[in-house]
Amino acid sequence: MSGSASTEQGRATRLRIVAAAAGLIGERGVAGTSLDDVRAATRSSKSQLYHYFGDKHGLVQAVIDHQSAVVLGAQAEALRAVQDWDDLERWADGMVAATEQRNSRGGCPIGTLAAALADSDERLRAALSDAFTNWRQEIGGALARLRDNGLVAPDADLETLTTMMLAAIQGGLLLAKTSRDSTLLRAALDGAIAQLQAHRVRDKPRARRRR
Amino acid sequence: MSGSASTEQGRATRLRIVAAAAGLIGERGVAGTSLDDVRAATRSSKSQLYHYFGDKHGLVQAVIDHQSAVVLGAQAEALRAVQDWDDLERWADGMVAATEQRNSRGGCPIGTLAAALADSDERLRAALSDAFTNWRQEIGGALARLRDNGLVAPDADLETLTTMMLAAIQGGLLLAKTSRDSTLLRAALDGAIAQLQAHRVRDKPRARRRR
DNA sequence: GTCCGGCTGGACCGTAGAGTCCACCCGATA
DNA sequence: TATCGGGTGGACTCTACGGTCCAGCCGGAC
Repeated sequence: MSGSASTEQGRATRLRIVAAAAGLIGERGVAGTSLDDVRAATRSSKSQLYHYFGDKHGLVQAVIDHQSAVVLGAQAEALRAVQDWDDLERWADGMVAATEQRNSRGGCPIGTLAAALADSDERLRAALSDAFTNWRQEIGGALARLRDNGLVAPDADLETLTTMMLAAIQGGLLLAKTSRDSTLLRAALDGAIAQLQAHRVRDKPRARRRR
Repeated sequence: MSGSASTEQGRATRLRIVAAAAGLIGERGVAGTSLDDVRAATRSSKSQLYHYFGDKHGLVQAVIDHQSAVVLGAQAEALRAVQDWDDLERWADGMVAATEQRNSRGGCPIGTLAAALADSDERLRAALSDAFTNWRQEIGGALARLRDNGLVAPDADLETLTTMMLAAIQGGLLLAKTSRDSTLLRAALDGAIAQLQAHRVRDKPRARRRR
């Protein structure tokens, strides 16, 4: 959309700036991160920032795109591996472990940006909404796989369960980072998974119609 | 803690400022709200702001206290009325209705502040963490009442269920405000309540050992 | 009445931080 | 080798905003 970069070197510079800006914004917030901070952290100049992003708004937009790609990429990969209940647990464990590694700080980059920007900028809000929608799609895919594998009842409302799952992630991460206590995320995820397992299919393998 | 107000008039002024600041911060965020904005919105002067709050940090602290009192007050009242499943539904309906009334904007004041401030200011983080803890206590009380009323199995892990409930609220509100779609909150709450009902006690009133 | 102290108005200051400008570098293409 | 244009450095401007200061108001106590 915005942000020229026609040279290989240009693309590299642009990426370097976006990645660093994403890091800074992640720990200090959008308003708490000045363009001079970004400039200093990337050994770049004002003119580069304006060359690639037009203005601060453009930089934030680029950061959102970047974080969406990073988070969704990681989630898509982790969720693609989910075939049974243990896999789902492992996926949840992964998120808790990642949170603990950061001492429960930071929360979800997308969630934090959404909380701050959704009510103040329509374009950015839409981008973040898309990110969440894609994320739900990924989760929904994994749940559908569990259903197709005969682990979840076919009549379970996957749509609702998917939304609850993502809400549990976001809410859990928020509680965890506010109280610096990852067990709150753990509890939220455990609860959501338990709810999914309420739709568990009786374990007697009644028919194995998958090759 | 901070903020003198020894006169009746003084307390009124202070409250007027805090309430207006809470409103502004709620829609524009902390960083997006300048002291001049607050001053203009309350027909007050710079010196009043500094007289009552010391500095901007103090004002934000006061806003957090205020919002905590407002939200927790409302939640405590609504939750106190919960005696059975229908009451619980009504409580959830109330939150969804409130969200719809605001066109899914704003989200939870406490949650939004937490997302923005938890990683940048330790004192404020602690205050927000306390607010969430109190909120969990309120929810936990309602769930315990359901259990005592013989609606929820005595061996249900209320601690975890409570945390999941609040995470569903926070995550649901975040998704709703980001996508401007209150059905996402609805789904998150429905999921959480369904999970609670998975611990439902068989309806045959086996023994009524409550006077 | 007069004195005190909480309260108020608003001019003023310093600066951080967004955004502009222009001269220059340097690789690619002809 | 001349030219072009993307890319870069960094000084500069402007203003919004946090914070300071002080003179004056006003109601209650004595």
